Amino acid sequence: MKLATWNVNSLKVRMPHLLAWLATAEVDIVCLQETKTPDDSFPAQELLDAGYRSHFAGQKTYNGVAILLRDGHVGPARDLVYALPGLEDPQKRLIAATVDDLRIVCGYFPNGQAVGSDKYAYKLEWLDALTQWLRGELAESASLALVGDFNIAPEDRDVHDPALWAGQVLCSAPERAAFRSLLGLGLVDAFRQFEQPERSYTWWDYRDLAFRRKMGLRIDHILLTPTLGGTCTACDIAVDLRRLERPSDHAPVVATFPQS
DNA sequence: ATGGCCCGTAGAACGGGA
Repeated sequence: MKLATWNVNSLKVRMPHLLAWLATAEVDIVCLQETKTPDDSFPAQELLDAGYRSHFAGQKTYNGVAILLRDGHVGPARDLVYALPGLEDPQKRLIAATVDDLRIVCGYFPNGQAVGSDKYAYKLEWLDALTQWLRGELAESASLALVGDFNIAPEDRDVHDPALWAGQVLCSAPERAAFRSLLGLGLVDAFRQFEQPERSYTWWDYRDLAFRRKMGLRIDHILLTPTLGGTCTACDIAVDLRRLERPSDHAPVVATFPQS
């Protein structure tokens, strides 16, 4: 069983890449962020034709999240949640579902723009609401995966130039503390359970040849409850998708498990 | 060097991203 998360930066633009990837990657659960697609124009039929059932919470222009389920490989989605409970928020940044025995939470965490800005305050509020809500979810689910674009680089080794980014948004102490609070709920960072190449990142700026120069950040994550983490056999970044023509600025993260 | 690039909404630049 493979579980993936990918910030597509516009589903409409990235559909060819997504469909080509789904055709070969054999991913069973795919969590998407920044679909930028209203629900009434979500390409559900096209994805169904490709073998995936869709659940989504979208809006025009900004944000938007989705969960794709590989038909015939994983069961139907239950107990769907389309917004972060406990927060009045018109922005579509969270979708959750239970599939077979797995609770899946897919989030597009706020970017925060700049430390000290209104958007930064909103990011910290959002993180706090998520943490509080997850406490209850974890009490009910032994197997839970929190995945998505966290917009947080948890440690300096997740940053191409820690000195340049020190204290900046995505790397600031309060954001990293919020990330550790999520781990403190009883979650493990699937990626760090395994030996990984140096300079492993999931996002690279479109500008400045950042990808070619390996100037990136690791801000997309898969966090797992401990037992689930114990069964995970690999966690990798699908860097090849960042090499394509007209790519997303993010690459997918994929966690592998024994047969479900 | 505080921008470079990309996306959506526009139907020209601009906000937002990270």
